[in-house]
Amino acid sequence: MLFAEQAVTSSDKTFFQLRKAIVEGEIAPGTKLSETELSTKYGVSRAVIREAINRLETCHLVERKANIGARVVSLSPAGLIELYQVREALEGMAARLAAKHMSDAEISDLRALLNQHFEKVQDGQSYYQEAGDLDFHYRIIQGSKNQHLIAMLINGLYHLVRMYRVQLGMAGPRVTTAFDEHRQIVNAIANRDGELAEMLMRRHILYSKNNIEHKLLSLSKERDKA
Amino acid sequence: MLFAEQAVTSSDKTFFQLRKAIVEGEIAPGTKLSETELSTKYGVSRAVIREAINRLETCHLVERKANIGARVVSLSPAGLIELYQVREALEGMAARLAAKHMSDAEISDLRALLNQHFEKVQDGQSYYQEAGDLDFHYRIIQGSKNQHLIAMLINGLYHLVRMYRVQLGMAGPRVTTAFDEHRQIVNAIANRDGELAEMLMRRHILYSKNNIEHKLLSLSKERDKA
DNA sequence: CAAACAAACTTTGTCGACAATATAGTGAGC
DNA sequence: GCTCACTATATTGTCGACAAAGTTTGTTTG
Repeated sequence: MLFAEQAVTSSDKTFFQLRKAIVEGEIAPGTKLSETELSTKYGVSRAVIREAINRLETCHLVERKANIGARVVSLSPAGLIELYQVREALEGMAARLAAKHMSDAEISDLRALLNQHFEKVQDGQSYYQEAGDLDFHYRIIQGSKNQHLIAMLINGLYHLVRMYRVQLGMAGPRVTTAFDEHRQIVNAIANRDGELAEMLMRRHILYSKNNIEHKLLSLSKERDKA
Repeated sequence: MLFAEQAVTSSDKTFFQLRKAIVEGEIAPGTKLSETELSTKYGVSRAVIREAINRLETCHLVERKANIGARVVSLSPAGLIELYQVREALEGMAARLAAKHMSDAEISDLRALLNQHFEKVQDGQSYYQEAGDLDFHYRIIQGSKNQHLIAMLINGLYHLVRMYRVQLGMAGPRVTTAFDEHRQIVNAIANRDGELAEMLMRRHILYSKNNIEHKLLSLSKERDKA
């Protein structure tokens, strides 16, 4: 991955493993995270499990209560909407700042990335939604050069968004249209038009929200039938 | 305090103590936080200190590096600007959502709070900037009813803002004008005019940023002279 | 039979000790 | 005199055990 986080300590490794397991649904939403159980399962002491759980909590992937324990967050339509509302504001802002602060080199790199994605999409690889889209957003977030913004989005919301997507099985009819949106955003950034970049990004995320919301709705309808 | 956080565990207590010490400058920015030292100082084990430090890290009040340790964040003009940029976006959004989601009762409560503040300001109590302003923002953030937004602002940015204010010795010539701004914001919310509420809030924070930035600048000028 | 109390059990919170890593200091070699 | 390597020291990371709080189960009582 491009912006690699590398595990130096044992807690890091356990944290990454747990995060992956949660995001990818291996550990279901709402599951209680037992410290002793996890410590035997991952072959580490409870201390590192506790540390990992703490970090999962700061990602908003689990909720902890004193003397009771931690549970994986449960997803809900309301939660999704709240999440995307915040994302819209923050990533819109990121796009605006990126138009101001990204270097020409970074922008042309971003363009190159987009072209790569385009080829892969044409090859019919569903790769796009998985890593590509995320890389794109990653780069713009980083391009904002605002540390608070970066921390909030990357450490905070980002993995939660992934979790929703994975859990709802987003493969994506939106792939091609999303691609065009990405291209427009890059153009706006290249033109140093922050206002437009923000607006396009907000709209992009709004569409994305509508799309995923629709999926969520049809899923719940199926559930009602059964 | 209104939205009281209460310490149930020993880590909670230590966390609150440390946070207070950092925000109020008792522990200077940039200071290394030695686990052993703190554990003897506060009379608790290193485990609870570690937990407390972890939580300080999620508040962005300290920065931790693996195998090296934690330091209190250092303040800088650039950091301040980044912080207020994010605040502007998020609290602006909070105001817009508050106009939509706050109940009539909550709004009249907020008005009452504002009147209280007004009386205290007239009495010449500098109380305002300290708790009052914060309570006001607190309530609007809570009024947004967006859990992600609330978590980010209250657990994340909020105490950092306080830290900047305290460190810069903000007593506030802006008190009275800020008060008017607050009143206008409440009016917009009461009228259920989200757009206006957002705009007024953004502007309020922008002014606040300019004010504090100016202070920061004159401080650094004094430092250059000496 | 339901509700409330009590005891056993499970789980989290806290502790002190040991292991691994970084830092500082010292000496040898060039 | 400077640099590099090695040692010594201090600090963080990890561990298993104990304490405290919560949960469950079983019993007793109205």
